[in-house]
Amino acid sequence: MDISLKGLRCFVAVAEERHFGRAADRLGIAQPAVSQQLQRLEAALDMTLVRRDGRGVLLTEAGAAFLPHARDTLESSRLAIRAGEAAMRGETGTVTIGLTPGVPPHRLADLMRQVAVARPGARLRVRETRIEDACAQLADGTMRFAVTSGFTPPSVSPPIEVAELAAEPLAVALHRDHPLARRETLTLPELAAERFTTIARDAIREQPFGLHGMCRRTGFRARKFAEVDDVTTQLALVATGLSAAALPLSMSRDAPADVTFVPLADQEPLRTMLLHDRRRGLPEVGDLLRIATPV
Amino acid sequence: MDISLKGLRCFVAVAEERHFGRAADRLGIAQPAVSQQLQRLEAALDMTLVRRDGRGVLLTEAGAAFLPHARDTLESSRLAIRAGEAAMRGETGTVTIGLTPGVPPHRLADLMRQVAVARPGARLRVRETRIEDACAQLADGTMRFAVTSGFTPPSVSPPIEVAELAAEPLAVALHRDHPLARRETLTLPELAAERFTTIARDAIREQPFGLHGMCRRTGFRARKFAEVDDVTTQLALVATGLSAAALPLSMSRDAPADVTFVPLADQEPLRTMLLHDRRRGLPEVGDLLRIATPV
DNA sequence: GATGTCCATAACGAAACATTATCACCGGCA
DNA sequence: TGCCGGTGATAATGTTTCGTTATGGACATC
Repeated sequence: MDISLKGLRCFVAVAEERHFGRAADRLGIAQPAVSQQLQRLEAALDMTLVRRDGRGVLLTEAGAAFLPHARDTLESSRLAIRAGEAAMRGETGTVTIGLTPGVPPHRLADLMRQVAVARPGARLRVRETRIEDACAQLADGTMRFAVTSGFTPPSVSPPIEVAELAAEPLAVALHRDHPLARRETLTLPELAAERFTTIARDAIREQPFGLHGMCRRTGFRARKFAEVDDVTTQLALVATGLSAAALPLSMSRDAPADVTFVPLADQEPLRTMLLHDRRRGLPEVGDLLRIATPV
Repeated sequence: MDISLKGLRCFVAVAEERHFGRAADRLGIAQPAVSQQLQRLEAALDMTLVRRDGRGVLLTEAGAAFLPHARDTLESSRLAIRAGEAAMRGETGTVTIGLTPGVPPHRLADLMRQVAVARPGARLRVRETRIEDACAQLADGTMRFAVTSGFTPPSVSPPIEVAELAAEPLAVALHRDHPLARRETLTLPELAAERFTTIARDAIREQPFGLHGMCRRTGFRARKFAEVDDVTTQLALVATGLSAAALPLSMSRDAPADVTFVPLADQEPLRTMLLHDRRRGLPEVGDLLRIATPV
């Protein structure tokens, strides 16, 4: 069997109440139903989430790791409903643009300026997604176009067109006072002692770019410092002086003063690409490409 | 009835295939089952998601708005399973720290430096959450402490302690060449003509801080430019010169050179707070508070 | 108007899910 | 030691969900 939202709701309630009976009260159902839902959930996952322990319950390691994501899933389902309701109320006409991490901000600014000029008054929504989701949304018309970063152009289904906008050096961000910060260039092996902060988003935004991809391609083993959710936080941790980060060079424009960027000599440039669905017109794309010519 | 993951899977398949039969094939079930699931889903939501249109299907407005979130929900459930499995394999010992948007990066850097010193070698995970989720995770021990920003201290249940770290001016970020960019201070009414870029995350991270909160408290109606997912993108759009953004003043340290910050004179300072669960020790908190004394 | 495609509906069996009643376990306590 | 209150699990049972196959009806194309 598969997991269900019902099961997740039960698990979250039990985890928070530390008590099957109270969880059942909160959910407005009888206690055995909670027991059964949790058993079904554990069976589906093939793991024990809570330790039944005479007096109340205790989360297992797996349960503790599962819990925040279970909450995320429930919250996400609520958001889905709200989004649908908002659309029903006629809140529409938003232009959605996809974005994967690693796109240099100033490059995005150039594009957005162009879009805003082409469609004055439109409400814009820039949505960070995995490349696969961007393609799916382009295909179903939910998204107008997407900007993505990676070493090699993503393979996309025929109707989606890929245009290269830029190719720029990948760099390592270090604290200003770091011994390696004055170097002109660096190579990965020289960074073996560093601890890296990466964008986690729990693999939602897994990309061929960044540390994971580099490690996979070069065999370099990066030590981890922290996982964070966005570039701003990533740079904040580099600013602690305790961590490094791999980022496109031009991100240095948006970094705190005490963070230095050193190009990675042994890495191929990061290519920024524009994806759009050829079937759906996108008259702006001509302009977009004109202003954003490859470096 | 409630919505189910099964229903969401069916809807996504139908939306992507634009065809009930192919969707059924992909899901490995019979076509009527797909029809029924979709009917149940639509009944639960009380909205029409797809228009059955003789030849194939077409998404409604509501369906198009619902679709990306449905995908998010499914992805999130997959992540939950992966997180549980990772914990089963013994990948543990991570220190999780909560963060709500609006916390000045350098303030976070100070804290993280302290944490890293106190627990050398620990894997750190900085997780952006809503304040409610942070409290829930503090309560169940999944999170060690959380840093949050807002005008008023959050109301939290007794065992969770709140300590104020800083109070700093709220500012509006404008392009360097904007007529108002040279002012010493600004007030909200002076910004009535601006279009703002806000952090959306589709209200996951809805906060009393930021535009929504300010508007609610002052009656100011902000015009919208775009909704984005993180501060980096937000600043990139301010750099287009077409949009403003409301941010804590010290975020200017991390902004591109062509973005100027002007303090908002009619807004109370944004307070940064540290939340932790008193029952669970947290010996570091003494140090944290010592180094991060209120400004 | 015959035909094919597509989705909806009907009918029905199996699995899921809820209920109430009861059991088994454990900790405290006289 | 043996009883007790409180915990979660289990049993028995009815309802709903959810899948199946078979069939119907709408709407294109030719």
